[in-house]
Amino acid sequence: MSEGRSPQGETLLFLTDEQLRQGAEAMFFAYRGFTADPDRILDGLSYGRAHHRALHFIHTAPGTTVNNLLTILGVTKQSLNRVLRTLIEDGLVESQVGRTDKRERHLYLTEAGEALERELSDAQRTRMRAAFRDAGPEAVAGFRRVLEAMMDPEMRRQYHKLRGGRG
Amino acid sequence: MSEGRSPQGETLLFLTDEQLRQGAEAMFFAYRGFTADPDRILDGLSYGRAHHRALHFIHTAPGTTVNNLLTILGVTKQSLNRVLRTLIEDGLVESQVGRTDKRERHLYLTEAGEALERELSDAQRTRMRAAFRDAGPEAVAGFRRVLEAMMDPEMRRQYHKLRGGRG
DNA sequence: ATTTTAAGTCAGCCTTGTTGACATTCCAAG
DNA sequence: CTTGGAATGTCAACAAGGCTGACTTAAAAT
Repeated sequence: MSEGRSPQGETLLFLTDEQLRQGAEAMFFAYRGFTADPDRILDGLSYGRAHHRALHFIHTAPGTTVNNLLTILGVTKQSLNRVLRTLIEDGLVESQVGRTDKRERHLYLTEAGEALERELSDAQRTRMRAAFRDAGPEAVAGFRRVLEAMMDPEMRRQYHKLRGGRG
Repeated sequence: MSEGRSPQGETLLFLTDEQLRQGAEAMFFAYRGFTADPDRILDGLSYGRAHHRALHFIHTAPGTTVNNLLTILGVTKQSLNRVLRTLIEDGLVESQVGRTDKRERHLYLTEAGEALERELSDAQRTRMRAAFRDAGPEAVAGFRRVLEAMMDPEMRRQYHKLRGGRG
């Protein structure tokens, strides 16, 4: 792979293998920080990161179907079902049979579910808020632009779908 | 949590809970993309993401000790050992007894190890290169600033240590 | 001489992902 | 109305990759 001088000089320095490698390491270390705080809370309860993800996306898209959630989370229905079952048993998630299509189950957070989701997300957001504030608005815009460009097209579609109207 | 108008008006719009939530979702989806390509390669071999991480950091810091690698990866020695053992058995990693301190083992990639590391990292970098190019140099600078601010202080220290001289 | 440190190993457990097989329910097409 | 296919749920088995705890070996440090 190319090192150093390109025809454009310094303009593409951020595309050298070394810079890309640093970007990868930054993703690795930052993702650890990103999940650390909610993970600490979950450690006490009998839940894991998978439960947090389910709670997060049901909160974001209330009434979403199981299939929908599968696509977003990128796991098998068996994997999701294990998580979802405990959340329903524990009264954090409610599953309602669809009105128009009774095969579908629409998922909602109960009050208890909303409460736990808020606790986990607050922990995560506290760190992100500090990071965003430290880095500044322009850095945050760049951050999001790069992350979005890094997604699989299908996931980018899902991402935009979730934002719909919000952003 | 606060919504909308702050004393500073639009300046802090990127700190609303909604914006932070979107940032979290971006991290989630982007990390999936980030790992997808090397994961596909590893699927064929009898290795996993943990092997990739070990190869990556031994490549980055050749001669690193086991303890060092433990700190960087943030796993237990038992967990790392399982991965390291197979890599050594398969001739991808070499373990050399320390000269000054004979308790330590210094880790190096063999030629075969370098080859696999390159294959995996190339796959990962291809996506990152495209993302960086699409987003532009200023976005990349912001991307890295935010990720760095998101790390645990100890991990930020490790991150800078790895960069040492490079950046 | 004793304690501490680095590394390795064994055993067992948990979470969370995977396949494969199969039942149920229900929409929709023939 | 019957049948095919889709959406959901469930059972079983398995694997990767985390974890803890207990223990050994060798070498350094005190």
